[in-house]
Amino acid sequence: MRVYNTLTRKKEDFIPLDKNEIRMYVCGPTVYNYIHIGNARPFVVFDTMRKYLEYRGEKVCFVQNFTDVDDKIINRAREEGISPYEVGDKYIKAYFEDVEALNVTPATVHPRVTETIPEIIAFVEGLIQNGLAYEVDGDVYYSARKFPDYGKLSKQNIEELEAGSRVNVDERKQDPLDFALWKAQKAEDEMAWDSPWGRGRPGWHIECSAMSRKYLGETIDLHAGGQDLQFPHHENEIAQSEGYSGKPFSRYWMHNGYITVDNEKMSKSLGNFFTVRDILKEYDGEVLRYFLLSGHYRGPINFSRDLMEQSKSALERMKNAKGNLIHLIDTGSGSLTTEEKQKINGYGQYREKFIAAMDDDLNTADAISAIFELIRDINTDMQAGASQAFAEEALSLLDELTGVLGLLRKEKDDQLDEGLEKLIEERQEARKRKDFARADAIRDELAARGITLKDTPQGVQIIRS
RNA sequence: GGCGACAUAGCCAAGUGGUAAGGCACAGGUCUGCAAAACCUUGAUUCCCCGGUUCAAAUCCGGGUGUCGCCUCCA
Repeated sequence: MRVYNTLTRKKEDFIPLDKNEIRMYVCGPTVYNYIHIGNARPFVVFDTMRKYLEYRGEKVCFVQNFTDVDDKIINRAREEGISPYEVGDKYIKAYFEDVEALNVTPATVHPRVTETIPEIIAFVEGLIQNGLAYEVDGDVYYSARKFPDYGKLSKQNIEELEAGSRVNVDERKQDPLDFALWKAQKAEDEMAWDSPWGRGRPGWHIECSAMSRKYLGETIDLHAGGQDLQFPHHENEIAQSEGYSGKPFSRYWMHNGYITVDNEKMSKSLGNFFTVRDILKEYDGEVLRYFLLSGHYRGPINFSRDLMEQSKSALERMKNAKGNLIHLIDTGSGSLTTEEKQKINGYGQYREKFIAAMDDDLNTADAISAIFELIRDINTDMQAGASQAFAEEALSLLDELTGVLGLLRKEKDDQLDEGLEKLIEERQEARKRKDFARADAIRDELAARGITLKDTPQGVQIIRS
């Protein structure tokens, strides 16, 4: 697989350090609010990366943190009149609910900052010992300038950074570029822990360095997140982790593009965001997932209702193909004919195209097109009349490919209650005696209850929405 | 000021040297009691503009134009 590495700004062969296990870390949410679809993008994209690697037979250790210590959490706690810990618990729970709807597989480990404090303190102490950090009145800062590679990820020139700085410089910092590793407690209701520098809490960047190190070791294969984390967050992580261990931190860095609304970046600070929850009220999570995967992960993606509708229709086409296959399996019979065997073998080209696309820097858009080409072939071949075995084979391939993208997950196949079954039977009889008025009335009635009936040569197809 | 991304049909979107994938929408047709699904047909002489390199460029180089982002919390 080839991957665009932000470190080198080139596509490179993705070669894990340890052949037996790929170690990847994705920056998770700060849990002070429900996630919005901009947050969801990296979760879906890198979940797809993980699913694909596993599909290719790799073992993946996937770590995604929860930042449950932060100013915004403290503020939220004050607003909601609960403790910061309760805020964290509440939104972590919400995170899992939201992301489940998007068919994101839980990470191997979801560490929380509040559970990593001893490691963070040890990390900060190590940086001080290495002469890269200093303490001032209970705060600890990292001396960015002392880390020679500072700026290597974001390709920022250290002098220009300072020149362009718009931040109000904290007087106590030795240099405007320095960033906090540890913050002294300022108010009673702030989360705080004892440390060699007094009570306080960790800064933002150090958390990820410490959690990554704790679960994945000194050098990991892939670190990923949104493009806006490139600087300063990821740059600072590198400075911390490499300054501490003297070893390379992550071999590959991947950054997804952001989501825009009306061509402006969607963000909590601009207030132009849609939470995943809001979207889920109107659309199935898979529609959002499809939308997020319909373009290349590195490019920007503009969100609009219209595009969600387009995604919904496109996904509908996939679902129909699957539904039609299942219907044939339920109603058909027969084993593979020689001709069908050839067709199934021919479908292998779409698997190859799919893999080639995914291998090329996770080109999900191209991979999706391979699926649609497969669907066209399947539909055409099915229309000509096909055996049950053919449908089983075709469905198996379709499930294989859509599964990697986390689309078309298996639906619970719950039984219709008897009353409904009787109605459907009655409609069939009405149709036989050409009482179409009655037949259509029944169809309308069922439609109102979310059940669509399709009359096919193989009998009635029942679709629940 | 520094760093960077993007510009392909009505809309979305692949394609990064060899003659424009795929999806949505629209129209016509086939099938169907009707509907749905599905299939077939139709759409860019052309890839923001101007130069250049090349037998050959949407793809490479130079110069413009436009849009957006990072440099401050942000996915």
